[in-house]
Amino acid sequence: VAEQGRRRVPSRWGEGGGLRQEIIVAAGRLLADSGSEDGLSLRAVAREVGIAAPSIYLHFKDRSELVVAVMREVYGGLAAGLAAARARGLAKGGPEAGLREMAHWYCVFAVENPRRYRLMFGVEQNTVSAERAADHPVREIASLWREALEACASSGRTDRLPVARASVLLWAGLHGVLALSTALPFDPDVAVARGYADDLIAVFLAE
Amino acid sequence: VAEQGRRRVPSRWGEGGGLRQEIIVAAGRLLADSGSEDGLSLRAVAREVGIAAPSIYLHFKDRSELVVAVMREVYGGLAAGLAAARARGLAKGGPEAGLREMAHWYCVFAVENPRRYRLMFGVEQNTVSAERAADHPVREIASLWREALEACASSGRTDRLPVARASVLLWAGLHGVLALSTALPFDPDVAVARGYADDLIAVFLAE
DNA sequence: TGTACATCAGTGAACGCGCGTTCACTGATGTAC
DNA sequence: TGTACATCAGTGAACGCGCGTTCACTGATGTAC
Repeated sequence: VAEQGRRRVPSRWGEGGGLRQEIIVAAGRLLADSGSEDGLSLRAVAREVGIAAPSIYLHFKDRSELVVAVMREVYGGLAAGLAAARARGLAKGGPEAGLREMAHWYCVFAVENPRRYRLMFGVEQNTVSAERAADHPVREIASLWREALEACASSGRTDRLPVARASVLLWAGLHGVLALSTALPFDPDVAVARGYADDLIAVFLAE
Repeated sequence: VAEQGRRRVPSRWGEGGGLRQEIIVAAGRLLADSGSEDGLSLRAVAREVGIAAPSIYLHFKDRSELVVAVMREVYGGLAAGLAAARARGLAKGGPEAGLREMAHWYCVFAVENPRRYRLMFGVEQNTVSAERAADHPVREIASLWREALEACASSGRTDRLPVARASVLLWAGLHGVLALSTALPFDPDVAVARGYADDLIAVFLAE
């Protein structure tokens, strides 16, 4: 429909121009609002971008391919943010500060983007086929936690649990706090979440 | 539609008979399959029960009222199961066994009913209005965890955290492990989940 | 006991909606000669 | 330089679908007399 027949000026020949990226960005915005993969409709995306719905098919085979493309971007953004936060902490105060900074940034991200967060971790990944599970982007995030905790352990701290288990429990604990506080009618306060994050780190780094 | 015009024999006059309950049960089954409140369609419920879709309106004002009724049942079932599991443990081996039994049963419930579990804790409760949040059934479950942990603390164990914070972190940690393992392409193994549950209890009951 | 009638549970058909997707098209951008 | 034509990005109209909900109905169950 596109605003009363106002036709979009076509892109140059070189590979469809930026429309593909515009579609991904708009779809990401809509997905972050709905918080569920089913909540995304191609027609809504087209409305948001200002194009006709069938134009999406020039860049994506079908709905699910668009969803996969968006999810890849979203996970990538979270992983990059976590790595950057940890690097800041490392530079400022060593591995433990790196872990703490990373956990705090994780809390901020989840509280400020609750729907996007739920979309990433609160929903079955049904559009991802079984054979792609091996290189699912979430593995990268699991590795980030493990590295951050390993760095602490090898810098003098000793844990009562193997670091592999401890890193799973630390991430899961954070996720649990954030998921429960954003999904249920509690108060999704970032300061509260960060307090729990500090408690968790204290528990899992206990000498 | 109802199976080629085969008409359901009407209930006795005394308050609509069991159809209301049949509808709730069928809707619960469908919700537990879909794992999202949006996934429930009145027409699907009608098909499942074997009645015409408009018949649902004899017992529920609209779709959201049916959803609320189902959710109430579901939370009630979980709370009852948790309380029963804890009582079994208490009788067998005291408060710590009660807590452990309760945590194990929680893991089994979540792993065996992943969609139902996600429905309860992995999804925004958008159909519940703000003023009903105060007596949201989930508060009862939070209290169960707190009581179970308090009983351990007062029976000789001392925690490094206030029991209120510890009980939130224990529940959240369990929830995190279960939510991540059922939502992501990991292996949702009940033995693995119970192992993590034991680790968490050990950490939060550390002397 | 029988009969007229109110009452209630449940129904079929229809409404308007937004959706994913297909199809034949339009018109600008580039290329061949 | 000019002109015919292939190519590509984007479009409007239409399809069939399942949905929530409304409406006037059907027919059995109960009640009044």
